[in-house]
Amino acid sequence: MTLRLYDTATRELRDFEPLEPGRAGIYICGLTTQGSPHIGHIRFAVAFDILRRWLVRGHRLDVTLIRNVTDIDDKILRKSAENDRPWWAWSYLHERATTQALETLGVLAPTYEPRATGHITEMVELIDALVERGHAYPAADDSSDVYFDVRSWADYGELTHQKIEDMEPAADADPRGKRDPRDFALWKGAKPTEPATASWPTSYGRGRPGWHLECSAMARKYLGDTFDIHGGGVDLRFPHHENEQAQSRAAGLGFARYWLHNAWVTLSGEKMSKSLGNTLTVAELTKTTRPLVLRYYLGAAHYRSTIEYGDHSLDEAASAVERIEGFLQRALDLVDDSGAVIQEAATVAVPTAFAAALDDDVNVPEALAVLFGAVREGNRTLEQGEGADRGALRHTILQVLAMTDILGINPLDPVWGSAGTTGSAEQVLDALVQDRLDARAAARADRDFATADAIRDELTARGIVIEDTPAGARWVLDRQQGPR
RNA sequence: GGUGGCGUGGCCGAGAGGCGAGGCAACGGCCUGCAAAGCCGUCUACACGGGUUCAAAUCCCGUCGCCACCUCCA
Repeated sequence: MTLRLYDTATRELRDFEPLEPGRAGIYICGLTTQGSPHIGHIRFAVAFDILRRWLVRGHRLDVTLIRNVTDIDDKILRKSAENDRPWWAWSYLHERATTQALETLGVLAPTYEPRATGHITEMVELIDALVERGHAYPAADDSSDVYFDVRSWADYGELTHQKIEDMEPAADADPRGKRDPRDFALWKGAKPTEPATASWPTSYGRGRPGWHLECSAMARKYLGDTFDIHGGGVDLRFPHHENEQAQSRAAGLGFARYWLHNAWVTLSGEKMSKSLGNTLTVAELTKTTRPLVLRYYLGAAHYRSTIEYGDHSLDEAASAVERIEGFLQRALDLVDDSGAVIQEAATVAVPTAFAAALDDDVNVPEALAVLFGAVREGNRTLEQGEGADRGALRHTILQVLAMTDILGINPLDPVWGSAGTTGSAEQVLDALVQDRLDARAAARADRDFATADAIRDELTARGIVIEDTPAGARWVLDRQQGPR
């Protein structure tokens, strides 16, 4: 089984062969902390979370996932000033909000999450190396800026297949100090208008890092001079990733071996972005949508496809999730050792078709088709009621749990709160509902359907859905009515 | 100007020369006292125009439409 990944740099599917057998280093960037996270950011994190889970579970790799925090940049300085807050407080506030949103959606914590401001020394080392090798120079004016010299690096543009001549010039610094308008800042000299806390002393003068440099420095520190996978959103290809690669390779490092880029969440066909103001935040959506459903929605499409968010998107996702949950609940009720089954699922092998789908550039839609195939098969087994083949059912449960685990949508996962487990409040509720169900069963036995239906209607009105099964009635909370 | 992506059934969304992905919705049937859930079935689609081929949603050429990046961006 070979994993194939679409490498943006070569524009083709490539067999994934880790640099070191048994290990994989992944660097993903983009979680800026200038504002609250929206579902576009989360989609990015979910996409790489699935890849990571697959590398660990499907390929037995020891994955080191580094997810950086760019905690200082132009926009953080600007927005914090506008809001009359220290830049570091502004950044940290949003870093925590982002972390919370990711945890809510079951995204596994990275191995480490370094902050740009904690790696100034490493960045300066990189600048020194670049200046020494003739690929960077201090600005001709006395700004203390240091620029990367794009003309000195013949491969500049290779990641995005562009020629320097065709590019529009950079506008992030005073062009007077630049040799070429496309040169980009490695180091930005401190300006009198900026807070004194937002600069660090170097031999080039006081200043702060340019946008791209922190990723080169931190990827090197935690993953090595050469590492396996670098990921991010498509908008980061240029200039961010192009510049990262140029500065790292010009400094003599191998840098990323595979480049993966995820597509957008769009709203009415437009990219969701902070600048357009059409964002949907996790905090807002989870008021009415269960995190599991949101996670399913964001992970269900292929990571390189744009997903269009519509009014019914989450309702559809909720129905799909409930299909999986419904099967698991009914099936686990029927096997004697449900606890053992759940334990066993953590190590069981997934169907080969499922593995093949994920090995094909993490084709989640195809993997979901396999998952739903198993759910249908399991439901067919359940149709037989008490006479159902318990062994076959047990097998199907194991498969469904294993597959949902890898996709990060296992309904029994403790991250989704009380779902699947039985909290004390739910136990109390169950006792109360069970009383009503017993009364209804008695009425039905007397063929007093008016009373039976009245009880059902009463429960339905309170958000409890009744399902009659060969083994008796069971109840679930109405996901559509309450929080989905 | 340069670079890249997209257009698939009622909706979402895979696939990439031949074999009906899957989900959601709708409709019919089974089950049910009636429901719910589930199962079985129905709706057989690939922007448009050419071309290649025994065979094209898939390859080629052209056209139309939409979107993204080109130093703020998941």
